[in-house]
Amino acid sequence: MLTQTLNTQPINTQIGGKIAPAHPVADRFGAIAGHVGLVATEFSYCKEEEIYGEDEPSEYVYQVVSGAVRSYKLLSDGRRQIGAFHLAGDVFGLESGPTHRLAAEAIIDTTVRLVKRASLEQAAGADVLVARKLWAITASELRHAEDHMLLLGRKTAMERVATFLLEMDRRLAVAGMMALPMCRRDIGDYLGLTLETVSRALSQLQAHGILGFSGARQIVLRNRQSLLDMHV
Amino acid sequence: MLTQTLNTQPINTQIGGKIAPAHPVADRFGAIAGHVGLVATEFSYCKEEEIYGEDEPSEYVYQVVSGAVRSYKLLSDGRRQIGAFHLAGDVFGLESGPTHRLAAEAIIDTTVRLVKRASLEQAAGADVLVARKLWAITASELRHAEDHMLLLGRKTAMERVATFLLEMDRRLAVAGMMALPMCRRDIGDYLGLTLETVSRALSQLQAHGILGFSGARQIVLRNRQSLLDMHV
DNA sequence: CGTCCATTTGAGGTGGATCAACCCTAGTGG
DNA sequence: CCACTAGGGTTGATCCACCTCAAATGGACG
Repeated sequence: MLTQTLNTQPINTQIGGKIAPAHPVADRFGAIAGHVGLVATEFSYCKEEEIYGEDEPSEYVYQVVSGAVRSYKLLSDGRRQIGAFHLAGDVFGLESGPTHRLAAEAIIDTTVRLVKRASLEQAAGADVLVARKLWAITASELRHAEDHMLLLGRKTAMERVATFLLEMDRRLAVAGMMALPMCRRDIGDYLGLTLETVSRALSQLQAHGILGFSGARQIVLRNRQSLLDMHV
Repeated sequence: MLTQTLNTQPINTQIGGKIAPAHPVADRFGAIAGHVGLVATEFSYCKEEEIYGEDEPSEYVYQVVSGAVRSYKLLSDGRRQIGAFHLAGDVFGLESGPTHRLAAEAIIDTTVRLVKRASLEQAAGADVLVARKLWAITASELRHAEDHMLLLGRKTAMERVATFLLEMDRRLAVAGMMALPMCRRDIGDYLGLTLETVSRALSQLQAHGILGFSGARQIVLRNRQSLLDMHV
């Protein structure tokens, strides 16, 4: 159902009525195998554009250059669980098996580097260090998923939001401020909550002086310790 | 805090007042690297015995020979999230990084095969097929974790229990019947529910003729289709 | 300046948690 | 062989954290 999207990816093409310009640049896919010198292609996705679908054959591996991506699963009635957000520098879409286990969409306009999965497999077959790196990437995703299962299964709404804020602070804060790329609904679907519950928790943290807003998605943490206290 | 347990593992020793007999058998760790001929040791754990703790250095990789194991994380106040049950044939405790990310305990008396992690790493360095197999094992755990995040974040209590029953039916049913090794509390901590909610859901399924009990832990599924209908 | 969508806030409902008996069964010992 | 016990499991009653539905507010952008 989704293979045509993949086929069109490395080509400058029109998708969903919006121009998605390709910037084919011979580039080394540093985070995966810098020393191997694999050729990577740069490619851009518009806000809300699908990168690949759930259960689609995994033909490429991606690295975020700029922007943000959400990986998610859907239930048949539309309930959504976002498993991870991918930010600048993150590798995503790497599979050991034949298909993507989650769908991926650009949250905002996003540029990625991509390499063919087959060429990575080949490099891994020739160089055990590459194989080790691929394993390490998957293991790192597993670690995140294990932490997130604890959050989804056992933490309260406020604890989930505190954990989320600390994660985002660690991953995208610059000069003590973070600019969230995702909306409240995305945060809710990541944390297993509704967007209203996320909003209420954030308001409550602001009321306690634990964080400050400058625009709904610009957040400054003013008291990380109190967030740390509630997130475990 | 937990390293002493590891040190005593491959030795016939007394743990927690109970004799845990070791059966040192030169054995090939088939599921991981049958063609490499790594020497594995057999070892047994009593019911409720800890195999390793969270954040403990990962010195061994395990395969369940018989019995059942739970892997879990704890919050500081005792809330527990079981990330996976490991049944006969399953490999567990494999880490790409230096430490175990979840603790592991025997649910019932359990025998495992174990190999030193270092020897596996060595085999993986020499044989790219072994490296590929280790990656595949971690990827398989990730797949399970991703499915479980969807369950924990977005499914109702009844949907969770239905999913659990289908998983256990697939993994341990013999002659159409499954003998659950774990108690209701374990099931609840796996599904992000209380033991009471699990019990009520099972009773309701029995009342609808979807399953039958012969003892609280002996279950026969009488209508898998209706479980399939609710689990997505 | 107006429109649109994201976000916030309010009011009320509910699914699952909590608290509390009670029951069942396997194991123990007389 | 049976009474007793202890731990797991079931069921009931009530509570509450979060969801749902609704409306107001705000900010970005044409």
